[in-house]
Amino acid sequence: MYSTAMKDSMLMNPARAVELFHALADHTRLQILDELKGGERCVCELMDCLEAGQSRLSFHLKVLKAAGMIVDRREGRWMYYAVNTETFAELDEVVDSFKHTKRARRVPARC
Amino acid sequence: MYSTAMKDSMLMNPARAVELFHALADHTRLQILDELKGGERCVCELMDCLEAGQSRLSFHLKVLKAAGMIVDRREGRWMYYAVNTETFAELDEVVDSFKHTKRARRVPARC
DNA sequence: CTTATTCATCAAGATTAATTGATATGTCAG
DNA sequence: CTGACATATCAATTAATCTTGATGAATAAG
Repeated sequence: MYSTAMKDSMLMNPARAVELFHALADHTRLQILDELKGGERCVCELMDCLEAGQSRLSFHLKVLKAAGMIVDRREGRWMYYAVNTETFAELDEVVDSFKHTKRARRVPARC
Repeated sequence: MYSTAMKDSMLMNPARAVELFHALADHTRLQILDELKGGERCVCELMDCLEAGQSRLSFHLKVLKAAGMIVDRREGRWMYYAVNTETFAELDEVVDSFKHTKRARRVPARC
């Protein structure tokens, strides 16, 4: 309904946009996501792959999960984490909203 | 040449990805970019629009510029800032690299 | 030359985020 | 039930980031 108007600005929900970008603005979290791109992983696998301590991974997984970028699933004592592709579609929209930039200056520009 | 392989991972240059996302992970900076989408603006216009202090804006403009997300141009005493669309194309590639996620678990997964 | 304007930079303090080690919770095996 | 294992959470520390107010540099106007 509002789709065109919405894409004009990612600031419809600026807090959400900040949350998404913040979740990605960390090397460890990008590594986690990169690894999860190959399919779901449990924490101990991630510890091996990334050579990161357990509480550190737990912290970053929590940030990613809070932002909705990953989902988890328990299987016995293991927690399996996987990328939540829906959120990446959402992210794509936010990024796209920047693509429509006017070349030069137009109207007098008072806000 | 490597284009397919490259898209498999945004971690080719993780530091760059972190820089891009970090630049976007702030409300003031998103507001600046949102405003610049309407065309270039000088700092004093941004001060009015965003109701932000001058040194604060200067700080955030510096972060955005360091990440290559905006470009500047002097005209007399005014500095005009504008979105650097090339960097948003780069960002798009990074985000796209996340889109190709395996549904489930595959191979034994040692890294 | 002097002053006002626009903007950048710097230093100090406040806030937020990340790392580490310790402890707690839940699950399974025996 | 007990012990081992996987993971989460917590508290303390350190580090990074943001905000503010003050000062400095460049430009333009008088």
